[in-house]
Amino acid sequence: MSTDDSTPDADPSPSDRDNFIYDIIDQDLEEDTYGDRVVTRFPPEPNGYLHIGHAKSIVLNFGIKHDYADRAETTCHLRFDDTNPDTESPEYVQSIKDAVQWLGYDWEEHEYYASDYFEQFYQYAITLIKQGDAYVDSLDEEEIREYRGSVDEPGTPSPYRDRSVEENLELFRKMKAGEFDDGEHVLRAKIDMSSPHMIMRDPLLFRIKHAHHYRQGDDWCLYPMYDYAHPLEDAIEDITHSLCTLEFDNNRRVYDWVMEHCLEEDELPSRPRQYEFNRLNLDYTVMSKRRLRHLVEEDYVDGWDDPRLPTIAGLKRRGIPPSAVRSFCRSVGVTRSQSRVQMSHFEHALRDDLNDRAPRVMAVLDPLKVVVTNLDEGEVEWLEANHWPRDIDKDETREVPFTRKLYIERDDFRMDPPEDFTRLAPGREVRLLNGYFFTCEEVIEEDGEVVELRGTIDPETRGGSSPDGRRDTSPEGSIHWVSASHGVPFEARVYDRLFDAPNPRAGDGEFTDHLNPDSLSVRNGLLEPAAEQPDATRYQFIREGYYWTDPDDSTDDHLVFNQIVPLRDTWGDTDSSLSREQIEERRREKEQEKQEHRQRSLEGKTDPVDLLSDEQRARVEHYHETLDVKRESAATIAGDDALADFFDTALDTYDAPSAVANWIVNELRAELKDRSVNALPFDGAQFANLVQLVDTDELTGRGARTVFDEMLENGGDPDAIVDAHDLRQVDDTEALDGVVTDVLTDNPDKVERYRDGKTGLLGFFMGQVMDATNGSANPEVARELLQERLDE
RNA sequence: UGCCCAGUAGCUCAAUCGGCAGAGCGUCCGGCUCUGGACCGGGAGGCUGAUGGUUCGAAUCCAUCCUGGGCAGCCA
Repeated sequence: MSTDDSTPDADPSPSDRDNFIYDIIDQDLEEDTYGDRVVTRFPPEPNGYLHIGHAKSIVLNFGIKHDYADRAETTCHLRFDDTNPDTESPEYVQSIKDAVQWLGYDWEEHEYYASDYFEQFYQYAITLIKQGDAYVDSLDEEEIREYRGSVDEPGTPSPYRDRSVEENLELFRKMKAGEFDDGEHVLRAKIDMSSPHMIMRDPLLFRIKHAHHYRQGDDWCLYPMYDYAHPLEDAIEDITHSLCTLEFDNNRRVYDWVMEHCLEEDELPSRPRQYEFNRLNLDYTVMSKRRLRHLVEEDYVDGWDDPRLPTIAGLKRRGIPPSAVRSFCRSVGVTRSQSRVQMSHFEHALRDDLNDRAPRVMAVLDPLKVVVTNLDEGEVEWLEANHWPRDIDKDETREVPFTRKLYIERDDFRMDPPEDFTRLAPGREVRLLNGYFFTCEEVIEEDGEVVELRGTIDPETRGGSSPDGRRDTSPEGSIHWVSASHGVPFEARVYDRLFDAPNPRAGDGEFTDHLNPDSLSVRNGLLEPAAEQPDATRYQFIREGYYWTDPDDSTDDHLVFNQIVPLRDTWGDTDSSLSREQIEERRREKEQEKQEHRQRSLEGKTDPVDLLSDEQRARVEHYHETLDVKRESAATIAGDDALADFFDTALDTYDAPSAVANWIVNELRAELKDRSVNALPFDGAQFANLVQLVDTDELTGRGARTVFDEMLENGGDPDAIVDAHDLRQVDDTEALDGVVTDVLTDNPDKVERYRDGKTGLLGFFMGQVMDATNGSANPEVARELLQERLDE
């Protein structure tokens, strides 16, 4: 019986490799950005317990270490980001280590503490001050907030912003030496108090805190801020890919600033870079440290390892295998779009993992007595039963005692069964799994409650299979049972969602208002003797769910089993399992919503010209009226003075305003991003030459983009690039005909599918022709040829 | 209101340089002479948030808008 949890190396993963972060790493490896190093890190602050959301990050970071081990030098650091002495403690450090280890990961010797870098943070700050990039500010907390401005008002510089380097150095030294009280001074980066990005309005680098640090003691009274410390931690450890969650997106600006101002020029090309991915949001639970702590401290749950909690400790105690957590984390998707993951998704991952690892046994949770009248008292028949269903490639068996008195699940009997009920009812026959067919002949009631069923078994059906003659009359239902004399009493703890709202944080009121009062229900059941040994085996209680013994509360005298996950999705209508009508309804709602969006987006439209200054409008006028450039394009170009000048220059070389404008708006701007046109390695005249080549059909649009890429990279004369790569457009029908023939004969199956009606494949064929000709085929001619040949 | 991010099947996500819109879950149907559920097979399900533009060709590039989220800690 396998009880071990497979190691991460054994996780099947090829399909999970394709998220955007893996794409970035692939590209860095290809471009040799970091040589063959891939170094990631998991950087928790030791101020709380880890939860399933952290597991996603751990699996991502350590998963990269495993997934790239065959291609690169991979490491994943465990780094405690302990820069705030107020909240951190060694207990949390230990619990974090336990959690990472439990998940199956090994950081080897790479265990680091941000607090070990305090001296380096200090030295870098001195460098910044000397460069004039940081200053000591003596405003108090409230003033700093006021001076920062707001999202729609620029900030104002602090009166201390222009202190001399010497004064700053001296003040900063005194700050470190403990000559000031908390909050008297701070060190700030000198960036831009009027930046539209709030984060760049001179972010704080250091604050004074006379506090005891759990590792550094009282050595420091100067503590770095996250935005300053984090990039440096990454740089010190030579991290290559620094992965964090989406809410740090804004912080990346400071991250990059710190890198660029603290590191040496030659270190910059291979500096760490930050990428943000979506955090895990699981329905029907809460994930924030604050709320988890509240649940624990106010005794809503039974400690940090309460099996209803999404903490790693809770998952562990509940019996969820680490391999299941890993596969779940790999399946949820690492993207940049915020998302909520349904509980059914998580449970599916658990069942999927448990299915071929958990031996089947029978346990009755809510017992109803059954007497087999054609069996003698005291008679025990030991039946052989397989631990595994047919489709699992294992066959281990155990002996199950069959006796006159049995217990079945109360739910499996109905006095007045509905139409589709296939289990027991008066006069009905059912299969007792691994045992016999049993017919209920008598129902004994006390005070209106059914207390006992009596009936007979068909001795021909031993082992639960029917003799050939009875094949057609086999009962439809199969139920589980346990011998009354041999069954072992046990306590079953059945868990349900902790909250009854998908997002307990949403809406008014306290999140604890949404607690589900039935999140734990305790049952006193009966277990077949084969499962009695309280080891760490995870069992499937047939037709009930996966269970294991509670590691803390279960004893030889009093067995306690935790439900890991039920077999059936119990999340019902509130979750993903909507009925057809509900899905239909949802679809109608969505359609209607879309209509409303459309209406609103049409109403909200503004003329881009309205967004311009008077001067710029005059330019639009000129471009649009005189030069006949499309109004929107004219506005786009006129809205950026440098771009407009570039446009004017280009027109001096090639006077085709519409063509040049189109290229500027649609192609050049796409590449420009934050850059100004003045920073490009080519000028307006060269750009105009390129446009002319396309406009006069010397080049195809696709060929032109190849040339353009080259120009962006190295500058240069478009004509020369065209010649060097032999990109001139081919219009010659005969030459193209050969290419078309080749493409069609190379893809007979696709041709067939096209002729069967999958006309979208024309794009595929076009792509093939363009590839084959290095983008130089005249697309109109090629398309015509293809169409002609395909429609034959 | 400034800046940033995202929007693809009911849900979670894919879609390489702009070139066939796919997968898993859920749902429905069927299979498994021992699980109503696990497992296996199949079907249905799309105006890629909207409108315009660029292109032979747009989910992908450009513009404007719509919707949702993040940012104004001396937290991380």
